[in-house]
Amino acid sequence: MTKIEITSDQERLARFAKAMGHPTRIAILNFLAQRNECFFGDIHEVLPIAKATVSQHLSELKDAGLIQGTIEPPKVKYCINRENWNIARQMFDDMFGRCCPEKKNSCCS
Amino acid sequence: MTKIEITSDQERLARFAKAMGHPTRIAILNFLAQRNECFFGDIHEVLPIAKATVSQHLSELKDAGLIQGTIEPPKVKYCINRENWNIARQMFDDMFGRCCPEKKNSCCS
DNA sequence: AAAAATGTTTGTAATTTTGCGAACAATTAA
DNA sequence: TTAATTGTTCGCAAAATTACAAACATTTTT
Repeated sequence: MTKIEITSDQERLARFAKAMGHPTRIAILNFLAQRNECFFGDIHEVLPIAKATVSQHLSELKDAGLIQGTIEPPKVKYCINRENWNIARQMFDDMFGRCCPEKKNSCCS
Repeated sequence: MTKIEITSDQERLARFAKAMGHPTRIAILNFLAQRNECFFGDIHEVLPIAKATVSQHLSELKDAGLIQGTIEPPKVKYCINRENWNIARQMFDDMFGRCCPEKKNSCCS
């Protein structure tokens, strides 16, 4: 009867997850995680989609806080946002750690 | 010029992430992770949304493989899908580990 | 058999997401 | 100044998501 309320942490984790919820965006994150600096063109060059679409995906990752962009005229440099990256990592880790620890079966059938 | 192609692993990770990309579904996963067994009613009882909507969210989590449901007439028991849960955990871990390891700053500005 | 309990499915509406081409803005090169 | 380069933004269309009430199907209880 007592409703739980969704916490801001749960909303934040969902936000990170949602941003990661598209194959292209996972590919972009992997790509960025592999190099120190990276311009829009480098990313676009490597993806089989229109630049407008790439730009959109980058915006979503940026809005979610997973990456950051810096204007370096006439280019734009993108990179992982370390701070939020680690926060996200920690949140996912906590989430997954709440069930099914290493060798045990503390929940689930 | 050489386009990368999105791997099936990237698609799988994105699938997991997408399923986790909604506050209500994060709440459901947390709820399930806290107990051994759990019926639909227990979940619905605790969420402030219509049962049809709860059912939909559960379907998405199930289709993504993160949970599983068992019919126990006239109830339905849900629980975390341990096997896929651990696969997802590992995939997220690998992903996050590709950048910004512990104390170092191997990528990013 | 009829009524109650438990969830799923269907139908609908509003919103969001995804993707693209074309138009734009800003800086750099000719 | 003009043309080229680099990305973002706009406008549009198709598809997917989110949410709910109502209708259903199943099993259990009366």
